[in-house]
Amino acid sequence: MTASSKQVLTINDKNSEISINHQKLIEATIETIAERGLADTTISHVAHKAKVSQGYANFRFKSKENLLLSSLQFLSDEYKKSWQKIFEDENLDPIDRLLRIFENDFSKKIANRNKISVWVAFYSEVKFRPSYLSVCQMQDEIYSSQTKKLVDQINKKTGQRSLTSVEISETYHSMVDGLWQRILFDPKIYTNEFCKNLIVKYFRSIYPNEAKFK
Amino acid sequence: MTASSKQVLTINDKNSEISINHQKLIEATIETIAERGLADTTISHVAHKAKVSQGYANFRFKSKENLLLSSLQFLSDEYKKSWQKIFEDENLDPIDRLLRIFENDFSKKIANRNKISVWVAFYSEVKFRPSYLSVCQMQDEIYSSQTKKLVDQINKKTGQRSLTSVEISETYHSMVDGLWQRILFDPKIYTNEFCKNLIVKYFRSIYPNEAKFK
DNA sequence: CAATATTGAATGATTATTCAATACAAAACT
DNA sequence: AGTTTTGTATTGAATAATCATTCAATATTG
Repeated sequence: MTASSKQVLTINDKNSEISINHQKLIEATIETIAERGLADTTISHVAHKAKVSQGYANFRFKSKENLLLSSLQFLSDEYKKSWQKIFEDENLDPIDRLLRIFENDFSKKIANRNKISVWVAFYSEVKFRPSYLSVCQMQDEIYSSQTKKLVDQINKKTGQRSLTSVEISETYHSMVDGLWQRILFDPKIYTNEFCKNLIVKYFRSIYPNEAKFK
Repeated sequence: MTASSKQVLTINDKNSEISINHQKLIEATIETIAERGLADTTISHVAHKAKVSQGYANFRFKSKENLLLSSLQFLSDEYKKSWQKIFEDENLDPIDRLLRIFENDFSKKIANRNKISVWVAFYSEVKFRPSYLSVCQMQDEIYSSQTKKLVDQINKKTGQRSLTSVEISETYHSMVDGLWQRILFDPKIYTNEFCKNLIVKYFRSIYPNEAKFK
């Protein structure tokens, strides 16, 4: 979670997109949003957490807006990489792939309180900031269409006929969004295991003959 | 949606909890949040929309914080009344009651973009504002426990055994939260009818022999 | 000694909040 | 009926606090 704090090697921007301070600031932004909420996240708080000066934080990212956007981008990329790997893994049969997909969606790395706080904070503003929207939207569409295709394969294989692949995949996405939100609110009931269990049972009720959902 | 705009009769606070301006300001707050987002909602915007002076808006509610809280309270009460009526209706058998519950959750009055925007905005801050939390939490618990009881009855009646009432009702709530969020993002796909349809199909897969879910 | 990285104090914009001044309505008094 | 008085409702300009942003000065590195 924490980047190495000593700046032994300072990587220049011209050589590498990501310098140590760049990453430190993004992580500090995510933690600050998780601790104080987006409304209460100031450059000063973030800079303090990242142990750089306020002026530097602004200088480094040109604007607060841009720092926030970069942090969202970072989360978004991290998430995307995690599911892309699963879709690209040729060795998985459809059902295993689906299992892996929702294991990933409720893994500690993805579905923890810090990161969900940040997602929820940005989601609530997405409607009003075109720049946030463009970070999320494309991703979301790819993820949706991939999931739909996957469900199609499973439907074919199992002979499931009462629900379309769009219905199943959109229900799945809605459940994930809703469950993430509830992890935040009511973490006593909504542990990651509890959520995964709900998802398995959902698929079990749709594909009652699939042994892997037992 | 709009209160009568002429202030022909001015009701005093001492006589009636809710004066015209009070309600006008709450409605203006909700609309402003829906239009500009919570982060961009200033007293000045709200006052302008409610056609009162900025100073008055603040005076009337003592603080911006209090105005926001009152608006959340208003939405919360409105929602609560709508589902309470359904739970209290003695003439409904369990399945009909459940049908009514989710019809209500996706009715135009409850699940429209204005109101969902406001819910999402507040949800994202709830974790950091104890006052917001206390407005939502109690409600949520009552709604949850009522739903759970209802599902229990249906499970008994139908002999459904593979899922517990907690699992079904929590899945339902998560789906509603998630679907509301998606109505906001992707209103082309996620119409109220589409959402209701997904919910019906969810229940159909759990209670396959219940004719009312066909 | 450059050249670059980083600081931190000053600036300016935004915005909640306050409050003296004014408008308004109803009651009291010619 | 019209005028004055009184109490309340509402205004809008002034205040003060918070923050993003800037930038000249300083530190660090090579």
